[in-house]
Amino acid sequence: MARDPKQNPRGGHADLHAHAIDADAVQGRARAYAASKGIPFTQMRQRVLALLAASGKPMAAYEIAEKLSDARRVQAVQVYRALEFLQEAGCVHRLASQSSYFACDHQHGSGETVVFMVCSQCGAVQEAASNLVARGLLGVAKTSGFKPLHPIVELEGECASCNSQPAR
Amino acid sequence: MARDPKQNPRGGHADLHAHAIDADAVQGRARAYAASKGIPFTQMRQRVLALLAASGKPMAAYEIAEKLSDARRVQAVQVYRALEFLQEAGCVHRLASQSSYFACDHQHGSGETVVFMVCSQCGAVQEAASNLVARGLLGVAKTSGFKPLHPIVELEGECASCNSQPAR
DNA sequence: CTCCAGGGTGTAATATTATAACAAACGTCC
DNA sequence: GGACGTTTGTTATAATATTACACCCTGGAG
Ligand SMILES: [Zn+2]
Ligand SMILES: [Zn+2]
Ligand SMILES: [Zn+2]
Ligand SMILES: [Zn+2]
Repeated sequence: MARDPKQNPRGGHADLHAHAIDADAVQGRARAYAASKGIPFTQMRQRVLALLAASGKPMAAYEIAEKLSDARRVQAVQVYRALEFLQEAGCVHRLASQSSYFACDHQHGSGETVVFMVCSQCGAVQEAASNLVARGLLGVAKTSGFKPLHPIVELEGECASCNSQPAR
Repeated sequence: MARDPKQNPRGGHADLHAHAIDADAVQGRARAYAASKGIPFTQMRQRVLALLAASGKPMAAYEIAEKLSDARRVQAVQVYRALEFLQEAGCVHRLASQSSYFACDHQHGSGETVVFMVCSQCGAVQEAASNLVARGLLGVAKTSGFKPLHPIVELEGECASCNSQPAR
């Protein structure tokens, strides 16, 4: 389960730079989405979101299941169901490059193109919207006669903290 | 194994628009890379590349293994090994959004930022380099103090053919 | 109130994607 | 030919994700 840090950066030097995000705010967004859809913001959904918000870093679904397991074991399928809701609600994103999930700090506009910057050293993710990237994508799509629907933009690299503290 | 087209576009309406790529050219690139590294361009590597080039669409590793199996069964691990080589050689890319692999038509420059346009209908992938996207990524990275190393840019949408022939 | 319908939950099973480990075969250099 | 490093074939296992189904909860119709 727990990955070997030498193999995979996630969990490398623990939660340096891991900035937990505002749990109340993101929970508010989830609750609002649920209300707007007339579906419940159930306890499992709350627990998964709270864990991701507190962690401040991407987590694998099975890792979430394990952390949420206490007396009663939480199965991965339950986590996947909660993640599905949370992604629809825009409160959680999936990192395609790592098949992991993280809580989102932002209230994204509908047409926004967001870049996920993933640190290879510490595993932290920062998000930033970019109009230039959005225009670039529209450009290549137009040139190719392609109708763009959903962009996935991930940037692997080194975050500011890791870059300044090389070996830590 | 074979996915349900209603669930997953890959394999939807077969190989409409699937433009097989120039097998000789891409094989030449692989051979050149192998020579430059002093490692062999073995038969398994050739077979995997030939299949991907002929298919012209992304394939899952296990799908490749199955198609390459004749008298002797080809195991997935053998395919993964070949894919590793082919990706290093720049002849094959991995689609992170689908965990599938496809042969590359282009000779990419070293710093190039390439966009993979994936059609949700027919599964075909087109590639295009974009300076604008590259600049956008550099921009958000700089703003965030992030050192970019490897970008992943995938655009899901509808290709020109599918867009003009909606229900086919 | 009772019944019903739609979701959500808990649980088991299974599918899909990817890697680890190791002995045998191969190729190249000496 | 022999040593050495790589590739292969094979088995096993890890990691990620979905399907199936019985049960439960809740809210509205009658
Ligand atoms: Zn976000
Ligand atoms: Zn970092
Ligand atoms: Zn390419
Ligand atoms: Zn198409």
